[in-house]
Amino acid sequence: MTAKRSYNITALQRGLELLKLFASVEGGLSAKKVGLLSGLPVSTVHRFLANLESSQFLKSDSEGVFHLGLSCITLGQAAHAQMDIRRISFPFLQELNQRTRETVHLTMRQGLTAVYVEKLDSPEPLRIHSRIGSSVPLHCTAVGKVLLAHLLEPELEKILRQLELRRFTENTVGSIQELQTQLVRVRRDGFACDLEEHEPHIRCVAAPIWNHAGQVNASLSVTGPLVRMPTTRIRQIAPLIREIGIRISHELGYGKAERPLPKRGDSISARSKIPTESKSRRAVTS
Amino acid sequence: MTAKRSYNITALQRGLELLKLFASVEGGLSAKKVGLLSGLPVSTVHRFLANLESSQFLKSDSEGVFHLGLSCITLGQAAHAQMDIRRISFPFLQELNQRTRETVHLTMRQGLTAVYVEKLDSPEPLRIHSRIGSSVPLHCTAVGKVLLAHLLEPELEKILRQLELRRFTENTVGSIQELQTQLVRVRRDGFACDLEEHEPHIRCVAAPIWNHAGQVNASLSVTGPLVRMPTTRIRQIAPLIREIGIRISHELGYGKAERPLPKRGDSISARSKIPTESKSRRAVTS
DNA sequence: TTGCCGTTTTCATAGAGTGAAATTACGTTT
DNA sequence: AAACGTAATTTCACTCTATGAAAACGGCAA
Repeated sequence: MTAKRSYNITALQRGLELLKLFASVEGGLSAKKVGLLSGLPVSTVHRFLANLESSQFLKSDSEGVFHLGLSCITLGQAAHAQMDIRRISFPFLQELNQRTRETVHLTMRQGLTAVYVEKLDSPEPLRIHSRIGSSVPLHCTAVGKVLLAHLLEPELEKILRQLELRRFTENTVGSIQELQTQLVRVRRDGFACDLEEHEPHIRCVAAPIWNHAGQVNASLSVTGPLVRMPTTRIRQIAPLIREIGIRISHELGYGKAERPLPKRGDSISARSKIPTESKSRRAVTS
Repeated sequence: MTAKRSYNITALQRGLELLKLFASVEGGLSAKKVGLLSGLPVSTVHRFLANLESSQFLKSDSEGVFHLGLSCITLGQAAHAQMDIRRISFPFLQELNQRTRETVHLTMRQGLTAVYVEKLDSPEPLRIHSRIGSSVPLHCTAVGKVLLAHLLEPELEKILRQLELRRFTENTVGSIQELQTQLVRVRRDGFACDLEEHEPHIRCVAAPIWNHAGQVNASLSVTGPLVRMPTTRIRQIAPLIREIGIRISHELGYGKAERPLPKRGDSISARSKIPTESKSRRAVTS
């Protein structure tokens, strides 16, 4: 169903799938378990494990249990270091961190989740636990809603169809309808909130970051415990975070080129350059 | 080629190779450049890039330049978090860091290089620059020499044959002969030094970490600027770092079961020279 | 010993991946 | 505008690769 040709290289896809499998479990896996979890025949699994090990993406201990290997660390490090949105955002995140004294996150979408790409802890003793590289759902986090809200229409539809709105707290959004209403508001206001929708006692505010092509691939957020985040404070933080989002966007080249920059919400129709999007760029009202 | 059967899954190997290629350059690559650097035909490259992108290991920007993607970050993070030698070593590294007030590293071998797996900065204003995930040569670093010194004979031979002894400074070891002499000394003394052999003005001391099977897969080191690392200080640090290496080793199960695992003498001899564990298990010094 | 269970290897075969070449897209020059 | 050049993308017939059922192996326990 992927619009594209059957460009698939099964062997490669399987290998990468296995790596992701290993990333998702604690404490490694035996060949047997890999077979079970992946649904592949043991012999095939065995061959893959041998291959992944020879390139150091996996490492087997003396009990025959495989773990992620050093190449993964090297690769992750390189990816992290190269990600220039991160490098560029960093000083701004620091500023936001100092001015709010709360945990700040830089996030990007990966499929149906949002991944923390950078993080700065609150200086306060009461802190939020999170980790760079870990991922959170889109429908009940501030960063997630920002990312959703600025997707192009066709993409958004596809994603919404796939999302399962797991309820984490009693505040978690319950229906696509409701979510879409929120997204309209997010686009209009230029920021999104998470009011204990993902974790109890945790509230967040997030704003979009536009890249040079006018797309929103990243968002930044301020996260704090309920006690420090009453509505009044959120109202103070919102404009700040939105502004910093815009400043990062400019740094990334947003609005550099000859065309005007749409101030809020809607991502700019990435002119004829990007072929895939045909007509719709209008806001997703309803 | 590996001694093993031709278990090779070319498609997978190529894909992983490409990922490593991307990890080794700054600022992404176009399909063309990938073709050039990898020696693969463009059409093949294209197919691979499409596959890697669909699984988020790569990401292409609007200019058609590919970069490492979010999956790499997720994977790297997972690998880092799972690596239990790192988790176990951490408190010991902290202790070493506090007691020496210098940068400490935890390192593992990856092929012909040593990879930083964990790092703690010196509290002093004059610091060493390094990054988790990056790699350094084996022949001219303290950590590298430790890892080499405790390889099993056949493996060591293979590696030595492959090493090219690039000279980084005028102190860099110039011949395999000389290197082997050093390795003997490293095995005998239980630590290795790097006296400005890799970077000018930088000196290191490193000691081995044994795993439960009695193998040395990791080493830890103290690194400092020449001005703070006169020979007398190195002589002070050496026993300390060696002892901490041994304590980590015990934590990893080294010497638990009587598992002799016969090996060409070398690392056995190392075992016999382990000084009796000092009384203070968690000593914190002023 | 025998049986069990997981790992490792084998091997005939299907079909997946290949890459030269054609096509398309885009930017630059004439 | 047209012609050119470069790079991205797609095609397609062929080959060799990856596949996975099955068998062999190895360790462990009863």
